[in-house]
Amino acid sequence: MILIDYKDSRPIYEQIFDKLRLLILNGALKADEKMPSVRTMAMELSINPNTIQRSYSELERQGYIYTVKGRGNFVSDIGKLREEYRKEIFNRLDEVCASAGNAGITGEELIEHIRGGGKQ
Amino acid sequence: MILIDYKDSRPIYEQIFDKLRLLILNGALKADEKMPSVRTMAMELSINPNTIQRSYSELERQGYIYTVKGRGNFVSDIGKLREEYRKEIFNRLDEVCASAGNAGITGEELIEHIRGGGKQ
DNA sequence: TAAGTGTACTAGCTCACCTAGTACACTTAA
DNA sequence: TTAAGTGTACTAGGTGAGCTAGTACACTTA
Repeated sequence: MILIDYKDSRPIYEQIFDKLRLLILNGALKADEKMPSVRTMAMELSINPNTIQRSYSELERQGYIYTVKGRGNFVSDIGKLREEYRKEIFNRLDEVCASAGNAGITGEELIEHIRGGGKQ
Repeated sequence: MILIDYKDSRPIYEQIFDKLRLLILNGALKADEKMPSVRTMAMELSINPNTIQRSYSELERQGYIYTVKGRGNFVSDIGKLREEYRKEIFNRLDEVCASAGNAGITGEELIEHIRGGGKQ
């Protein structure tokens, strides 16, 4: 379900957060579906339950999941969050455009790259 | 010349590296121009000389500047490096495209954003 | 000779990240 | 009722990155 990249400089809890968020956003995890328990996922990934807990806390804080004490964590019914994520993507795109501009790369070149061989 | 953003989670030496590299790439610092000395820049930015040294070392390692002991650091005559940087930009663009795809955003939407209000 | 330069150390501090362990309230199923 | 599984909240400690402080030395230039 999830793979940790120890060569990645980003912290583990953040990697897990990102991957779970993506699974929720693209529908692989559906609304009201039960998430793996903190302890279960910690066992599977061979890391500390506290680290998973931290990922889950952030997912809950941002509204991607909700918690029922004693039962578990469940996927939220997303809505506005999709729009939030879209904004995040476009912000990242803006940053790339800005860097490109400083390097003398035109918008048309970026567009050509997207149309051409760019991974999509 | 340079401003450190302490709200930025990225390390200081990396911020300085990025900004100096950009000044070199866009021609604000020209070939064979003398860079500020390690100690001078450390004074100006009120940080430790070792931190500047680390930025300079990385700039030299990647070929953006060259060092003459006892005299100082000087801007290299770039060439291949511009192409390297272009690749880096396009790689970042590819990552955005990949994230966009996972979120259901099409390439055309990204293009529209670049053409429209995207910062350039 | 003195000032300025890069460079290379050692030492220590702080903080983020992660692990280990314990404890407690809750829910569910046997 | 009981046992197992759940989230949650602690404390304690290890590790490493990042940064500072200080010192030292070889080099260049005025």
